[in-house]
Amino acid sequence: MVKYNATNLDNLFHALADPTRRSMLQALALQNLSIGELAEPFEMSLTAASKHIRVLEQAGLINRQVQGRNHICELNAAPMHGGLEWIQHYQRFWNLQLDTLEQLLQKPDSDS
Amino acid sequence: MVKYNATNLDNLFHALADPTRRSMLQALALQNLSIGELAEPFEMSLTAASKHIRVLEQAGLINRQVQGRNHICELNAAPMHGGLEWIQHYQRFWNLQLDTLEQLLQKPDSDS
DNA sequence: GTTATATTTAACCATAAGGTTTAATATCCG
DNA sequence: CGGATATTAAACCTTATGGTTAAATATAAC
Repeated sequence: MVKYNATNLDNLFHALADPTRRSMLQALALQNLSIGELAEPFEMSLTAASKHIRVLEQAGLINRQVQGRNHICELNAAPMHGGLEWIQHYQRFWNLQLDTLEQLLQKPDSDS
Repeated sequence: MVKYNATNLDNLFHALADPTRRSMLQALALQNLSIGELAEPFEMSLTAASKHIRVLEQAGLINRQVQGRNHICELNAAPMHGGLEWIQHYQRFWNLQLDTLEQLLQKPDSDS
């Protein structure tokens, strides 16, 4: 049973807060990739990319399968579920605000 | 027109990656609060809380309304929309995995 | 067995983050 | 005006983050 406690959300959102890491997840949404393949598109050292991958791994967003000298990374989106749910609690607020905006647009002179 | 570019997502997810800040947003979901009121529940200095509030503000999640010496903070959930959409692109992956799990549970001996 | 490939570890650096305390600023109130 | 209240700014500290290069480890391949 996976719990979505504060630490999980900390790790999840921290992992998602970096564009390199988000980009890596997008690549893994298409296919599994080795460390080297995952790192290749980025203009940074393999070591730096490897650290990003570890952050994703620690957030549970990547599973690693060692095949000889290759480490194959697989996307595990499950931890995002907690993040999605957390954000969804606020959805009514931006819907509300959009509603208010609509109202204003429908009677643009009511306040002037 | 608000764009959900990398920087916005960086700021959003970074803002959400801290439990104090998430807790502040939850408080603001109930009512608008001054800096002091927002800071009160946390065991840290006002200055520290004030810095967290600024991070939320820079992510666009809080609007500040200065009323005399009080600064009233209001939740602005709109920037979460981009984050929600980003995560939702991955929803099919954890749904897929749950489906796979269900299949495994339905025929638990098929692989042994 | 030696060499090439894939990845990690170690050591290091600069900057960001999260916290503190003390001082400054702005506003309200008597 | 002078004192209390609300908030920020400045200076500082410690640890985390994101990056580097060079060395170590493990496996593959000749």
